[in-house]
Amino acid sequence: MTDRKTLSKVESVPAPEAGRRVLIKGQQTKAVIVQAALGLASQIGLDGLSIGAVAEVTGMSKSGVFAHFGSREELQISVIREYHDRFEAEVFYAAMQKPRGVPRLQAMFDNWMVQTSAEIDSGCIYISGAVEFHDRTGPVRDALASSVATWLTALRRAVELAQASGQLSHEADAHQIAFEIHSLILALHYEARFLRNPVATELARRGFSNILARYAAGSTTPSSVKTGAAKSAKLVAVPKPRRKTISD
Amino acid sequence: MTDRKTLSKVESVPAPEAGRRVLIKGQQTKAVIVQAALGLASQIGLDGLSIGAVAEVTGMSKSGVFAHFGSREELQISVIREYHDRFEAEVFYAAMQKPRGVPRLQAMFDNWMVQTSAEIDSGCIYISGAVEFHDRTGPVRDALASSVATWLTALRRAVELAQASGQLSHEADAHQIAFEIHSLILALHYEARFLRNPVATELARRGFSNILARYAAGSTTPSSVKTGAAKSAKLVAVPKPRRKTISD
DNA sequence: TGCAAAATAGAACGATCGTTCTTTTTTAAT
DNA sequence: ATTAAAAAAGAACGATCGTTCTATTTTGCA
Repeated sequence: MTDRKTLSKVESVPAPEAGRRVLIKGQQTKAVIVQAALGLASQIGLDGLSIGAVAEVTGMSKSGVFAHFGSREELQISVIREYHDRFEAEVFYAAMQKPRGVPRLQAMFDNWMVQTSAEIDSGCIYISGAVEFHDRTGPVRDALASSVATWLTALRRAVELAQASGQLSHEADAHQIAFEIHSLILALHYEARFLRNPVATELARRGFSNILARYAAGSTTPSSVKTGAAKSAKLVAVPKPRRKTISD
Repeated sequence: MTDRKTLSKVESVPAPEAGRRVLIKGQQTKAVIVQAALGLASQIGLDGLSIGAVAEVTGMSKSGVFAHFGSREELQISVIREYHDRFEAEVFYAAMQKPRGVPRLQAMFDNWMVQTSAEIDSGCIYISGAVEFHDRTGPVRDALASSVATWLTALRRAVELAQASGQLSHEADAHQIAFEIHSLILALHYEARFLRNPVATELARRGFSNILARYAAGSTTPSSVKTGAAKSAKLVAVPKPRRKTISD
C-alpha cells in the first residue's frame, strides 16, 4: 500500500478496485465490528470472544456479524490484525519519530507501557492471548505469535541500534536486553491489571532505567554476559507462516 | 494442623473427627478429582476447566464429580488450593532448607523456574489465572489473588532477609527487587510456553544473576533507587478476604 | 426508477455447558 | 447380615455456543 517502513507486511484490507467506491458499506460495518470485537477481546480475552456478544454490542444479529467473517477464527484473526495495526501505529511508528538509540528505545518502552496498562478498558491481547493459546495450534495462534514475534524483533533491533550508536554496551547480548525489557512489561501488566498494584507503573519505569544504567556503554558489566549460549538465541515464533510477517 | 512455619494458614481438608476413619472414601475420590482437575487447568486454564472434562478424565459421571463440590466455582477454588499447597511445598519449603540470604533467594528462583516452565504439561495457574480473572470479581479471583499475594510477600521477605544479612544492598527497595525477579519468571513463561523459545530458561537465569550483581552489597548503584514512591508500595491483592490467607 | 447483488435478519440445528432431580450402587457401622 | 447414609450414576433442564439455511432489507449502479 505505502512504501514507508512498516512493522510488517500484513495487509488488513484488500486494495479497492479502481473505478469503484473507496469503501463499500460492507467494509464499513466490518470495520465497526472488528473495532467492537477488539474492545470486547481486550476485556474478556480472544478466547472468550463470542459472536453473540459482538452482535449485541454492535446492535446487529448474530448471523449478520457472522457473515462478514465466515467463522469465529477469522473474526479472531481480524481482531489480531486490528490490534497489530493499532500497536504498530501507537508504539512503533510513534517511537520511530525519535532519534535512534536510547531515546527511541525509551519511547518504545513508554508507549508500550501506555498500551499495556492503559487507563480504561484496554487489555493487551499479546499478553492475554499468549496464555490462552500457548498450548494450541492453528491459524489463530499462528497469527498471534507472528504478530508478537514481529514486534519483539523490532524491539531487539532498536536495542541493536542503541548499541551501534555507542549508547549501549556491545558486551551484552541484544536478546538478553530485549528479554529483560519485555519482562518488565509483563510484570507491569500482571501487577497493574490483576493485583491492582497502584505503583506497578513506577516499578516498571524504574526497572527500565535500571536496565539502561546497567548496560550503559562504558559502565561496569555484570559477571556473566557475552557467552555462547545466548548468542544463538532465536525466536521461533512462527512454525507455519501463512503470510509474510516480518519485514527486512 | 502442624505448627511449623507455613506459607499461609489455608486449610484444604478439614481435620478428621477423632475415632473416625482417617480418610473416608469420598475424600479419597475428591482428592483424585482435584488432582486431575489441576492437571487439566494447567493445560486449558482455570476458566476453561469444565466439569464434563474432569468427569471424562477421572472416568466418572458429571453429576458424580459435581456432587463433591456443589458448584464449578468451588471446584476451581479447590484447584487453586491444591496448586497453592504444591507450590508451597516445591518452591517455598524446598528453598527454606537453604540458609538465609542469597542462597535461599537463588533456590526460590530456581524452584520457581522449574515450576513455571516444567518440562511436561504443567502450566502455571498463577500466571494463566491472572489473565483469565484480571477483570472479574468473585471468590475464585479472590482465592487466586490471595494465593499469589502470599507467595509474592514471601519472596519479598526473602529479599529483605538477604539485605538484612548484608548480601544485598539496603539502598534498593525490596519491592523493586522482587518486582524484577517476578518479571523474569513471567517472561520465562511467555517465551518458553508461547513463543517456544528454547533459550528462554537461559535468558531468565542470566537476568536473575544480573539482578544479583546489580544489587550486590557494595556495588555501584544505578541512578534512581530509594525514592519515596516505591517505598509505599503495597500489594492490595485481596479486596474481600473470605478466609485467612497471609501469615505473620 | 428499476434491478441484481450485497448485506442483514431470523429461525433453527447440534453440541456443550452448569445444574437439578431421581435412582442406583457402594460404603461403613451395627 | 442388615441397614441407613454416603457416593455415584443417569436423565433432563435451560442457556449459550458456532454454524447453516432461508427470507428480508438495503445498497449501488444502470
